[in-house]
Amino acid sequence: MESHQALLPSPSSSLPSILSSSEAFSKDPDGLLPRKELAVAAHAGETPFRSHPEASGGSPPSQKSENKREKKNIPRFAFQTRSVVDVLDDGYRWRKYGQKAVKNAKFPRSYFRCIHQGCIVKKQIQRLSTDEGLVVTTYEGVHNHPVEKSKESFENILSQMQIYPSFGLPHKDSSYQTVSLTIFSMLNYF
DNA sequence: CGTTTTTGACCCGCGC
DNA sequence: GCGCGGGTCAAAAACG
Repeated sequence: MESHQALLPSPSSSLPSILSSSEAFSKDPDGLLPRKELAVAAHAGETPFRSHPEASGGSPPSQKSENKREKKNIPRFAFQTRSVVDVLDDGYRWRKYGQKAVKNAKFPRSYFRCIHQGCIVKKQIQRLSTDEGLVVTTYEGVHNHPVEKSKESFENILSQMQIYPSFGLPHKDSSYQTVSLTIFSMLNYF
């Protein structure tokens, strides 16, 4: 396939907003992101995610067992943007290592790993079925090296983000700290 | 010809 | 214990 330039589609119409709390994540229509993270949504007015109870075929979020990632304390965060291309150019070099059809989702989810040796950062990309114009990008981990390509494109994205205080998440919660740190390091990445 | 993508198999946690 | 859903591996194909 050809390499598109990943540019921001409609700059003015999409005002990203961050939401957080575990709630926000377990409820999205496509069953996208696991619990306990931050999401950044490219929506203007509305509060993204975080609404009705179990949307999909059903697992009531049980607080009991945390998954691997949470135990390992690997920070994650996600944002969605309006884009015709799935993969945004964020300045890093990625290798795709998988693609999977997700249960109630119209579009497959793609898995990428950072090329740089020793860097364990991954990201997932999925287009929403509820709004085909929206692409959700989920990052896992923090790069321990500078960007390897141009960072203009991603700075464009970042400049549009608006960070909101977390909803229900207590500030003493460690995961909140981690998440904040991640966002911070993203905003100030090399 | 080296590198990346594709794609089904495999693996693993979790709920029933 | 088994099946399902989601994440990863790896061989082969595709790419430049």
